[in-house]
Amino acid sequence: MTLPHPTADQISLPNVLAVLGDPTRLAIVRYLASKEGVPLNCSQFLDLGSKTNLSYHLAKLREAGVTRAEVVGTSRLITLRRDDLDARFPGLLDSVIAAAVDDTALPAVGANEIKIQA
Amino acid sequence: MTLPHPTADQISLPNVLAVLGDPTRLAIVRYLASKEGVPLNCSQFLDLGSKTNLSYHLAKLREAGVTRAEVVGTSRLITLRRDDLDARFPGLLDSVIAAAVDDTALPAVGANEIKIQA
DNA sequence: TCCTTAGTTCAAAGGTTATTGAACAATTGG
DNA sequence: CCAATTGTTCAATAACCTTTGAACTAAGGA
Repeated sequence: MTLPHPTADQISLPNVLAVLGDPTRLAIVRYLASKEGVPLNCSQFLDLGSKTNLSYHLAKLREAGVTRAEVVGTSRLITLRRDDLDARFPGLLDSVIAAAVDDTALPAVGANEIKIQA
Repeated sequence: MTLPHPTADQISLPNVLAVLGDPTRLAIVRYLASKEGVPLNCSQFLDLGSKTNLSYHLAKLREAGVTRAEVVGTSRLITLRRDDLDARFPGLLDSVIAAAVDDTALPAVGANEIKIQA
């Protein structure tokens, strides 16, 4: 019940760049980076699209080697593959995330958050 | 007789990443970086594809703000927009180029070079 | 002027991508 | 067992991407 991931040396630079070159996926990565260490499940990202669409984008990120997904119950806990990416492409992830943080045009995760009544 | 370029603040991160996520274009950028300071014309890249195809990819790079093209006679002198990219996305171009240099799967410019007879 | 060189534009083909809704599977809780 | 929760798979669609050859423009040299 484990999902397919590329090994570190199967991660391809053009593929990683292409996968990050989509606003929805870049927003996912930015959010993962902002919560680094906390594994997130797919439902956290429903702000960014339908369930089906999220499944599609998360599979792209995983298949490119950008994220790792661990199956736990009915959930998939998703984390950034920071170690592998840093080893393969030093500095790349950091500069992409730093630039993404400043990108106001990217869709935001948590934009439709339930407001706690005061 | 000048070609359209985005201004520095019109350069979009997802768009730059998407444009760099193509092996042909990444090979172009890698070669431009290896000859930085030397403006190159399109014919230098004919190893990577047909004239028509190169025109297409070079337009993509220019329209994304990755390169600048200056019209000189019948040539277009192409350079990396390093200052604008560094200002907008610090460290990104350097890490992409460093990773691209190590990427043996990328097509090589100059692979069909005319050998000087000994 | 005529020819060559350097690139672009166009239309077409074939492939890939993003998005959707409906149907499905699998785990968890009552 | 039944129902709710999580997420995947499928088929369809519309849009976009890459590549091609033929035709074109524009500048430079003989």
